Amino acid sequence: MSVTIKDVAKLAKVAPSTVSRVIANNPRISEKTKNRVREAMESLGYHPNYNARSLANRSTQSIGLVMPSSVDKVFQNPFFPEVIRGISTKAHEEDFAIYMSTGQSEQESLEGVERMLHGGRVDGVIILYSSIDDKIMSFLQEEKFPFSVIGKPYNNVNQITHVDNDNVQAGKDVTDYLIQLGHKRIAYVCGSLDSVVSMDRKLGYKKALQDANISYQEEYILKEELLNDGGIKEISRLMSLQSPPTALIVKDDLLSFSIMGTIDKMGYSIPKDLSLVSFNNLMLSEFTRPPLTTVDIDIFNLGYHAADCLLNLIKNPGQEAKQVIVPHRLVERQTGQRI
Amino acid sequence: MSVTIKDVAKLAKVAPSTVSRVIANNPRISEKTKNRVREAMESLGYHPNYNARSLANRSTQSIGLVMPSSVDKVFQNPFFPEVIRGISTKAHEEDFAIYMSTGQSEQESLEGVERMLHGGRVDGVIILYSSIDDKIMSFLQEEKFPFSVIGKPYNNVNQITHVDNDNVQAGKDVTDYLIQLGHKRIAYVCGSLDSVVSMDRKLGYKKALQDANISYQEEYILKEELLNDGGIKEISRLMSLQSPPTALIVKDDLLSFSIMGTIDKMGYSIPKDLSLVSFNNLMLSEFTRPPLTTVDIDIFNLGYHAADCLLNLIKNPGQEAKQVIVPHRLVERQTGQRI
DNA sequence: TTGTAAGCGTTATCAC
DNA sequence: GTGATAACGCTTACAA
Repeated sequence: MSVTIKDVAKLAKVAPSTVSRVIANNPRISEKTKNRVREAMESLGYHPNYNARSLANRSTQSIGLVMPSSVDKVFQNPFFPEVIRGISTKAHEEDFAIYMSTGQSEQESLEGVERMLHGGRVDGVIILYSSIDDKIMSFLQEEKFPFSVIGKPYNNVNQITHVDNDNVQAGKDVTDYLIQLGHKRIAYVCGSLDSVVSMDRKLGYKKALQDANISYQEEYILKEELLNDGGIKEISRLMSLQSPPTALIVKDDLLSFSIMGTIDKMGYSIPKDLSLVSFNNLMLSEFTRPPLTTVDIDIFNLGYHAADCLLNLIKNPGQEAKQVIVPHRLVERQTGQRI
Repeated sequence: MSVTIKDVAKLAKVAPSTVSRVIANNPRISEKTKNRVREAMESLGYHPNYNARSLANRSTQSIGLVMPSSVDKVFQNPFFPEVIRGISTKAHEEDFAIYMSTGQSEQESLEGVERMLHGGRVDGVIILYSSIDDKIMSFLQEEKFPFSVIGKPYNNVNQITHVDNDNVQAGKDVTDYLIQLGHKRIAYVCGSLDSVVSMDRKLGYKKALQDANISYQEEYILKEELLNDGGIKEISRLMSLQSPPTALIVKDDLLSFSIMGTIDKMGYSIPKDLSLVSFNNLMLSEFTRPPLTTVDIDIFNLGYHAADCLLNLIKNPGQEAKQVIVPHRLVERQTGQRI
């Protein structure tokens, strides 16, 4: 079997408890014995067993990640690798390990989280999305289990630790940008109906219109759900309106890519016939033709701070919920044009 | 504290060991007591503690994922979410949990794996990439720890369980395809130098050329590493050759996106001036203009089978290494054109 | 068919 | 400063 604390103790001629204290770098152990023990650990190739430690400790030094239930292709979204990169950078700094949980349905995901939590596999959880009426979030709240959310929770915003962009402002910013370019008929492509991010941006969109005395038109609102086939149907509806829009705000770059394809197929040209601005600034957005004007939401830091908040919560239980806003910035490229 | 096996035992008026047996669904326990115990578990909201179980069991019911060390933007590649979706689908079926490990460098990654392994956090590991001289792979072999690889290992191919496409064939297929469209001057954009996948495809490329009596030209080979700035320099070198290529084979769709952007910027048109075929068939590849002709490598199943193989290895230790080939298929869209 | 008790590798609480 | 010893929650011989 593998080498344990007892083997080390024997070799260093000390008690197991002493070895444990050396591992924890307990200041009450003399440097001399510390060195002796460390040599023994080294020469035996000792590695602490995390399970035993967790059991004795009631802490796991790991956090769990909850992905959206991946019924669909959402999962091919490069947003996730990037946000995970942020999380794991922070986790690594503090020597925390990362558990993942996915499921084909919300129910399956919930069960996964229940197992992680009750099974004592993790000390806390990060939810990588935020949607209305999320069961997992309610569950974690009920259990008073440490968690943080990427995006803004729908309810109890102030009681839940989360990190988000100022999406209302971001929505307003892009709309203002288009207005300032001379656009008055601006359409908006929502994300899925129950995404809070998307709702916030829409709020900003409305606000900008209002400030500019442009009336909000329901017919200018497209829903992502209706865009399965590349959205030809919805977009042609849009373009054949009496007064078709001159600009489009799109929920995220990924969706923009497909919409740009469709628009092209339909014989329209971006940005000549239609300006387009969206969100996320994926690496690829630089390489579309024309390159995408988009809001950089700093995905990496969304992840990094979510991990940071969670680790704080874990280390100082009973702490108040905290909210972090990660700054966004409009990256001007070529899909938005003066009218 | 949370409810343990003893609490359940007390309530059901049995011994803790009996409860344990009920959990394991031991056939030697009478249905009657099983039911009584199950009721008790239910009413107390019992969940088994995985750490305790692992400790007693010396098995963790979890597997670890090793990502490439994410120095760069590689991480925004949608390949990874998709492959993870495959893995986690299989893992879920067998009630295994998933651990992740990343690092900023190969050294950091290796340390992460060492901790996972020696710390007893996982029963096995999947390596999500395959590169020449990988230290992590050697480490796992030395330790005789169960692992599987996505992609083909560079050394000891037959001793290592892995799942891959037939990349030589895939490379040959796309080249044949272009040749059959009338192309004779076909350039090839390698992936990073130490990727085995890329080497295999290049082999297929060479083979196809040979079969068609076309001579292999070193000047037609581009290296991804040189393409940081979108590759303008390398591509203009290519296009200003005495006899510039009429077709381009590109390592993966992601890279194709950026190359298509560059080529467009330079005033050339795809596929009129240059045909382009690549690999991966990302969701997005359907939406580029023109839509990408590319090889679908079935990323999901690459992940799914890697997990399957690993779980087999874990359950039947000492089993022989196994190799799985996931079929690929050329998806003909519009970037490859008859000359 | 079920109970008893030892053990998995740690940490924590007392002693000294 | 360091050493015994009892947890932590579970599994698994071995008994009964």
